[in-house]
Amino acid sequence: MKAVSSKAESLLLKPPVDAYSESELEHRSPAEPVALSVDMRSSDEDSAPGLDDFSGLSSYERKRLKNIRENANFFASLQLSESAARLREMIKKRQPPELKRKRPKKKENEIGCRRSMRLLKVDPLGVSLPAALTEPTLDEEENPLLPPGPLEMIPENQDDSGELFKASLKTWAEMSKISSERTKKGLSSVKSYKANLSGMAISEATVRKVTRGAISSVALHPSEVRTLVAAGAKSGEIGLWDLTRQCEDEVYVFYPHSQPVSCLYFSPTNPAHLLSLSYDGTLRCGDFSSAVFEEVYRNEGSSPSSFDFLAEDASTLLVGHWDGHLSLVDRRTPGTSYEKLFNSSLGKIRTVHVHPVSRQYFISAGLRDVHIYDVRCLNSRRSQPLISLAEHSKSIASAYFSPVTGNRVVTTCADCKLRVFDSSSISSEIPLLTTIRHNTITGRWLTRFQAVWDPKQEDCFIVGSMAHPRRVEIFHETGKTVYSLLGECLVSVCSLSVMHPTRYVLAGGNSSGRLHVFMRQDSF
DNA sequence: ATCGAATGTCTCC
DNA sequence: TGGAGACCCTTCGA
Repeated sequence: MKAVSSKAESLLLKPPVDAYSESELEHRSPAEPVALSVDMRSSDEDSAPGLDDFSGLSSYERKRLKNIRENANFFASLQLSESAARLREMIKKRQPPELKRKRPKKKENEIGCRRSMRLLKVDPLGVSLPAALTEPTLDEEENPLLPPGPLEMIPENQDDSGELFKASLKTWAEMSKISSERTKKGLSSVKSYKANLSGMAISEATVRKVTRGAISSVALHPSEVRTLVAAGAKSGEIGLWDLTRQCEDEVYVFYPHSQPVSCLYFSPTNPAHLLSLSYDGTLRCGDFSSAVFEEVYRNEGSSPSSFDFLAEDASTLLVGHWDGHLSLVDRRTPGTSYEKLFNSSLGKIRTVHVHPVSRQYFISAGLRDVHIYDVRCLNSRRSQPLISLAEHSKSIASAYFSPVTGNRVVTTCADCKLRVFDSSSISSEIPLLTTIRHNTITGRWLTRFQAVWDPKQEDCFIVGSMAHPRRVEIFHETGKTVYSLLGECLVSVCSLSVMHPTRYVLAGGNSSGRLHVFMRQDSF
């Protein structure tokens, strides 16, 4: 059905070439296919001459008109206009023009109105609309596809009974129970680190398309024995790829969100939980043991862009939103209970990250600013940041504390610079230590780069690159390139990458839904 | 303030 | 086989 529709769409745009003779093709003006699609709708009552009226025309014209009419009949018999209309409806529903609606929403916020006039059932001109007209569109706008509450974890790409998937789920739930008690070293010598990195390789077997849309978030399961990668996509999909399972069906695709999945983490306390945040306003927890995407948080009014675990036990979460406000989510209270902390007038929040040691501190990166806040000092009206990290001249893609001590911050900025700050003393000043020139102009189609620390190497971070041949770069905090991961199988820009917390496994996602995994041969 | 161009990769024909 | 079009909604510069 889907294939037929898309075929129909392409036919609409481009009439079949074989309907014309070769000589006609040469004379045909580019505008004619358009005219044809108009003819098709009203072939009976339009003013085009019938076959009988062809007497005054050249044989070429006659043949041409005959072809047009035959084509029109052919198209009419296919009922293409109906199919196309249905198709357009489907596309509209699948990917609602949310983002076009965003701009007017900004203005609504300025006047203190969080909801559109349509949602308030008020006509823009001030005339109230009949309820019958506004009711059906309400649900559409609230959430085009997904109902609130838990969603079953059913792969979209599996045709069989799902036995294979059930087996995978069981494995993932089991392996999540085995705690990885390997002592956190945090810092090995750069030399031995480099040696370990050089053992990492990519192969055809470790590159796989896992989502339809561009990857907007990546997460690696912390298991020491199996390699499980999760990718969130702009289309709202989540792809799960188990590289340890050596069979054809090792990729599973889910639709827990209707808009881009902006942030994705396995729970640090229970890695059988995959938490996903989306612009659709929801934060969900995919649970391998119950095979459900629970709804942890919902706020349809804003686009949540990033979250982090506030408490070490993952019971409370900090959620940053595009419009600049922050929410505190307590997972122990059921339903959607949350507290809106404050509304920053300073603009959008792209990432939030909690300090790994002093968990009352968190860093937010926005369009213009990078701020460190104390969560205890936040109030519902206006909260002043403790410190601002200056120097950034363009929009900031991310800011992260170093993984073990939090003594460093790495930021990725659109001004083509990666910056490392010294955050060892938060109460006073955050001096800039290093500036690294790095092409961050990914353009319109590619997900922006975000430099992230290697969780097992306190002084090194990972970032995608535009350089040829395509690579993922690992920098030391001093700005030196420690290593570049490349290989024949990496032929596109890996915008987002994550490193495994204990093993030498790195997963990078690109903007066409492909995951690229670098790993040591003994690491499979 | 507003608007158009540009960026890379994949898929389809 | 290669080239057009889709993707997407940012950023810069006119």
